[in-house]
Amino acid sequence: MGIKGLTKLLADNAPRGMKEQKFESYFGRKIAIDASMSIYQFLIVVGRSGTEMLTNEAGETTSHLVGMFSRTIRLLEAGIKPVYVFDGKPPDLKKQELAKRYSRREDATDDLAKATEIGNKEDIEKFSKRTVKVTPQHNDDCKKLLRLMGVPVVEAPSEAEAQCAALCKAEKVYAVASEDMDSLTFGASRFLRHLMDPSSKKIPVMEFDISQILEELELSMDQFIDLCILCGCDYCDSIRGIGPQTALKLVRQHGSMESILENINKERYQIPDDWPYEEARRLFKEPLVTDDEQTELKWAAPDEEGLINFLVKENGFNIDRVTKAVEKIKTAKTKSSQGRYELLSKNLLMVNDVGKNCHSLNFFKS
DNA sequence: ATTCTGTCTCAAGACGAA
DNA sequence: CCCTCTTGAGACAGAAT
DNA sequence: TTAGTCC
Repeated sequence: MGIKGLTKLLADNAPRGMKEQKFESYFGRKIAIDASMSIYQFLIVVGRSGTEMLTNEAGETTSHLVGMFSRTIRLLEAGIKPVYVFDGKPPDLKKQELAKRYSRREDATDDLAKATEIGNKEDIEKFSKRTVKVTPQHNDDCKKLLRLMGVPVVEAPSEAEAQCAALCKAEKVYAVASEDMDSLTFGASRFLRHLMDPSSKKIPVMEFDISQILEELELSMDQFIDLCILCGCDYCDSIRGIGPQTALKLVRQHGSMESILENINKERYQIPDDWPYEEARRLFKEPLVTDDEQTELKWAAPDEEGLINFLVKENGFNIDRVTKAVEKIKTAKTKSSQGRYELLSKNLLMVNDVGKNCHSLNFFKS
């Protein structure tokens, strides 16, 4: 669920922290992506009609592979270096939320059974989408595919979004691309939305800059985290009667959650019993992530033979499509290995934020 | 009369031929 | 032992100020 | 731009 209403709150109160960018301006950039979210979308939409999906000869779903394969090629061709981050075990505080989602899926499964019995096509379509879930098998398939393509895979110990943000903070990647606003709360310095939306949709990439946002809101990062908890996050309930607007007002007025809790009218606002805001805060501020300085992210050459084995022989892909794709990856790789620096100095690449970032020593690194 | 919250519903890819 | 893992936006009703 | 296919 991310943070409720945060996009609108930022659009209204910190517009300078968000700016539109062209897809092309991310040439040569390393970008961290939450894999589960992508896989989920592919399972819902790729090749689905009714309960039918794309499958291999054994009848196993391949929608996630088809989607992941073509999307990753698209990114590589644009000179973007993607890092896919996979979820580990969710934190205990999220269990409640996950239980709700589980029961919602159960409901949808029942609804689907009824619709199938009656034969209502629209309902079958609708409910079957709601029963979709990402399994460990889907994740393993995609990890294998990405490694064969030469794209780095990171396995997060816990939340993928938190791991993405950590990579960004450590300047191992330039930005986190996601549709989930949690990324900002986890402290990603740069956060991109709509990176994957095709240009035909005419939606520009929206880049969020956390330091700019904090400056404009006149909040510290700790205060921003308290703000997000008040708005409503996955880790604990929000307080009835407090939404984004009042949350911002309260944080600005009192400065911290402790002070807010001391000062607000407890008659009007009922604080839940044993409200675990401190633990939620800790999960955002110090999430469980791996931070091995040694491991360098590497974009290797694709393993053509391995890809043909996996995609064509095991999963029924068209062989021409795969061999053509391998060529695309190779040429994209030589082009982008030339790097951002050469292209910038030859004026082959136009970006509008050069001046702002040039002072950073790590400008060309990520 | 607004402003705000809570709840419910929907929609979510990508390629290439025509 | 079970099972484990995505979400934002918009419309609308109704409460609070 | 749009309807069909990808497996």
